[in-house]
Amino acid sequence: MTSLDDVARAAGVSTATASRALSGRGRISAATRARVRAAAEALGYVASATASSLASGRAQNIGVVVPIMDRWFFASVLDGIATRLAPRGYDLTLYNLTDDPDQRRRLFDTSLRRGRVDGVIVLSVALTDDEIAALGGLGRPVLGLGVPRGGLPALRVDDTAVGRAATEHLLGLGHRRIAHIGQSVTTDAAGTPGRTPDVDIPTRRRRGFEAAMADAGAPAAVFVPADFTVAGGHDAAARLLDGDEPPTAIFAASDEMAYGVLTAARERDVHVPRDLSVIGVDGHDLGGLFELTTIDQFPHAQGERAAEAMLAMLGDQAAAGEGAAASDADSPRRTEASEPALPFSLVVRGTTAPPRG
Amino acid sequence: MTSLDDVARAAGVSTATASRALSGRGRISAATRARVRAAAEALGYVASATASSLASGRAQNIGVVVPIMDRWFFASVLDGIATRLAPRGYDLTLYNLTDDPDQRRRLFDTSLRRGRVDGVIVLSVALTDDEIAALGGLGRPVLGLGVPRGGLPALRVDDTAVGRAATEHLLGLGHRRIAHIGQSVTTDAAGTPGRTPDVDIPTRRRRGFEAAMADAGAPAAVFVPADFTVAGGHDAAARLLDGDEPPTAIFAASDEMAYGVLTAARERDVHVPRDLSVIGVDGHDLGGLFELTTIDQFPHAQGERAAEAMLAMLGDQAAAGEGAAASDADSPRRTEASEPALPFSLVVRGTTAPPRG
DNA sequence: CTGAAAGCGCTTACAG
DNA sequence: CTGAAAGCGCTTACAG
Repeated sequence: MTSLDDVARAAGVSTATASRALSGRGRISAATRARVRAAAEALGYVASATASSLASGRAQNIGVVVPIMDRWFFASVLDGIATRLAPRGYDLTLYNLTDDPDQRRRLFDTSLRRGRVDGVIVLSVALTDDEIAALGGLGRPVLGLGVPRGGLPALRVDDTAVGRAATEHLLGLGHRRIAHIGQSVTTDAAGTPGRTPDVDIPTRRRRGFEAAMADAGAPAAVFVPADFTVAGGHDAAARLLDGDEPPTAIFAASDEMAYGVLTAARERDVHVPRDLSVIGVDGHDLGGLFELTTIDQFPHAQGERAAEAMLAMLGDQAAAGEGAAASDADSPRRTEASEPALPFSLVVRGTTAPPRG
Repeated sequence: MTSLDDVARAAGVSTATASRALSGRGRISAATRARVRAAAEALGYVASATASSLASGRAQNIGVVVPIMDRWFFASVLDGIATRLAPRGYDLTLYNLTDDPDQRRRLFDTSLRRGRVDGVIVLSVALTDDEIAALGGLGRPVLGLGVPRGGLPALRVDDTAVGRAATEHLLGLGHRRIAHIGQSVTTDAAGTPGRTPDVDIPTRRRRGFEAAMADAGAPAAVFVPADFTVAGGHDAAARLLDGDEPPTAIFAASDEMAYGVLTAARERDVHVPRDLSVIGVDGHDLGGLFELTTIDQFPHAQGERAAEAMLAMLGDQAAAGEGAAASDADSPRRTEASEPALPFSLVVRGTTAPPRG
């Protein structure tokens, strides 16, 4: 491995000058810079990330905490983040958040604290208060995406509005007997019971559903708790469809749950959308295949936005260190955590239609 | 941030001793070790990864090169890798391989060479010779998974056997007019034309298909090139079904392509499996929803295996450095790159049946 | 088993 | 604009 000293020697300058020429920090004459860069190029020099990090305190690396990364939604967000980080020269290290308490503790108490990352983006629906506190104690920018509100600067879609939009689409078609399949939130992903109500995504979608139903004077809104999976959606729909008064429309809290609903309907020869309308949430990439009506929340774009926001937070931090020039209140680069809610959009396809009769 | 010096001071030992006590390297009295660990615990000490890496040369970090991470298959492999790395204390940094030549060059010539990773796992179907050479020049273990053969130690399934197994399942049901939808390989993912034939996955699956057809004395095997996507499968199937002699069975080179085939069939009122049998490859998580018959290749397990193999390669390297005690030939930890092929398994569901009549 | 010292390869005040 | 020097926070021969 050729080192910076090799480059400096080849260019006939000191190591310090070589460093400045290559990094662009500090004043350097154009001639010297060119000479050093040529030498670096000729020698195939690449700066050691660890040495550079240790000396500068900048890791040029963002940590991303993800639960279940083989779920399309998270993979898509991840891809969005990576898309924006790479061109800025930042690496992305992945931290998988499982349900295993020991593993979680190790993640928050050790892995994230090893100084390997400049900031952390957390994509998780369920964190304990201790975990949020641990993130705060990192002394680095932390940004949530899709995390419960409170405790963490975060980017989020207005999930109450999402629930309302989905429900109003069905109401607008003339449905009255509408059921919502969502996640029961008496326990979180880690099995920790008793989270504050009304703060997380499933709960907010449900609130939006209930509010829309109430506003429309529709009969008691039916809610069925289920896992956020195809199987969860399937089983919940089966119960509904086999019940006394099956709904004419189902609002599933995710597209994958909606796929399960479609399967349950097919098994029972309940025709969609003639006998049953179905709407999901996410904008899953296979939604077109199923002709699924959904609320797209653009996960890839969410990832891109999160990456941009993180980069801005790091920039702010750097700027703050540089002096008082940039006043925080008016700075265009100020933390985007207080940004307007992320966009979502109703995509009407073939699984929703007016009820029969 | 509390440093190792703080811990050493608190425990009343030298920094060197504190380091040994915490890392477990070198001989330490049990009493000293306990004292140091207690101090570290009390102070909430976590070693700086960058300092440790710089001093030891071990990054405790594996780089994973992935194309399109929001494709289920890759996300699943990635999850498998992460699953095995975390408990061993290794971080995982993600390198996204796009089709942009500049970005690719930067990845191989710079990012991967910054000394941030101890080894690299490459999940990609298409690398140029230059890129393979760059990986070789890293001076660190590199392991391919699903990469073309040659040039890189790699774990792989026997894709010729996969193609054969899928085809033989259809032949066994009595089909003779079978079409295969796969990827044309005159150009690779980067648009680089002219790769060596017979080395990559799509080509090998196709060879298996052709061999099985020939062995069975079946008429000229029909091959239709397409993208490895739902849309690709759909369009290719549309052409086949609208042709003069539509096949009675289609073997799609991926489950997502098979979904496209199913859609094309449905659009034409071609009933599956009565009028058309369909088989895919992968073991996609939504396969059950479509009742899709497939060749499962257990991507999550592939990721786990790849991680284990990489860890073994790193272990070997360390062992080699320790002396001649472990002879390479008999070592149980020797590189697993030459391991038996990865397993796959036929999963028969509802989309395949004997042809009519 | 333990400690003093050098070193990993950069970056960055501090002088000039 | 450039250089000498200290330092980032660990690890690891080398002695003892």
